[in-house]
Amino acid sequence: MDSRVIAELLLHLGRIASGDGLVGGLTPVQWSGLRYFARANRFSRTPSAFAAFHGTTRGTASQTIKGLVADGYLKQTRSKTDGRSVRLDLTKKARALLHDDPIEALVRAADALPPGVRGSFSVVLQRLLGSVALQTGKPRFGTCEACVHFEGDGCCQEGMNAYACGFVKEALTADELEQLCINFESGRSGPPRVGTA
Amino acid sequence: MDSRVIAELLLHLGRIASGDGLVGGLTPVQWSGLRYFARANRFSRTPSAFAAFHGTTRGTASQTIKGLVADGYLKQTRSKTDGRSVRLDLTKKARALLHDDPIEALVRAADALPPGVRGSFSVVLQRLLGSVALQTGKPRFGTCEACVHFEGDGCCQEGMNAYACGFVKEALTADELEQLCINFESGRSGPPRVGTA
DNA sequence: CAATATAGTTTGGAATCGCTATCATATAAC
DNA sequence: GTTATATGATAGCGATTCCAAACTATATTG
Repeated sequence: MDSRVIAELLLHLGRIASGDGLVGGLTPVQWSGLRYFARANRFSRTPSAFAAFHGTTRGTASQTIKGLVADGYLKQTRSKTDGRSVRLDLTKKARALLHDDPIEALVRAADALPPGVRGSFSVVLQRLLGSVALQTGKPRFGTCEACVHFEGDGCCQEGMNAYACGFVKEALTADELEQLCINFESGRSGPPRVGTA
Repeated sequence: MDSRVIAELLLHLGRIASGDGLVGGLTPVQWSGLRYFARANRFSRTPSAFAAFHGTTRGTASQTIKGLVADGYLKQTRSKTDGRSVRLDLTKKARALLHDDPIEALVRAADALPPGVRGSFSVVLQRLLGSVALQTGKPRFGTCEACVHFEGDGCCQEGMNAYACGFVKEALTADELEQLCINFESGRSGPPRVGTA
């Protein structure tokens, strides 16, 4: 009974925190896209990955992205290793706009929490997200920190790159360790990747 | 920086937890309405209160309600004291349907949390909600527990009703103390009882 | 090289959702 | 009684969002 209250609170908070109509000329879905491409690492800044993250189809995701590119918020570059693939990067204009994100009210509210509370709250949120993703069969997305593909501990290399991803077999910079990745796979307890849904 | 991650997590969780399309024949907004009328007390089960809660206009709320009434999920009754006012009550059909609520996945996820964590998580959620509502100028909604209009402590009455609301000047049953009210006004020290972080 | 799979785009259509009126009725104020 | 205010219902309109299916182009596999 208490759990239901929590679930309803979560939805309600999400609803009133994200403005309904367009803010700063962007629709809610476009804002969602902008936030995704600001948080995702270079392997995950593709239309398909965004579609998977957002729980929609590639066609729909493509439309959203098209609008953002047309408005100068995203820049497309084709991959050199795979001619089909497209990577999307935020422009300066986009980074500037993110300062007027309609969810700023929620950000400020979270910022007013005591640091300890904020940390544990975040952990619980991620746990809930993992549980829901598992139940609905949606991909998880996560950071290197708890990923099974993460290699290197940054303390025993003399060269430039102390970190790497064993899945894409590439080196990682320190910044990238905190970015979202579509290839994330939970350290141990998580089930292996399920084919395709 | 961490606060932004929390805000995005909240929105994302809300998005993937509530199914996109219709589930059980109801649209997302209709589900939202059904949940509201299941949680609101008798003073708040009106179209206007739902509109305020949901952050929309009375016209839009009226449409949502019309659909729910037409489908036999809500029953309308006019108030005897105020002929304009309409109260809406869930039918048995609606209460049965609520067992198939699309947010059940999230409810189960919350239910899997340790009780202590669940409690403090809920408190933080309410605090965030209050903060966001304050910043966006939206009404708060809350339960008698922390309301300034709440009267009686249920321990010094010999009659039938130990609780009352000083705003509408009516007696309250024990059940109603936990229901949402549009007339909620924060008592004094912000958040209700806090467990342990 | 042929067949299949994957990445991304485009099109057409549908549905939801929301707002701004406007109207009807009821209460409250003067 | 007359006016003002509040609640609720309804109609019309626009916009967003989404999906399924068809299509192009590149990779991979046999």
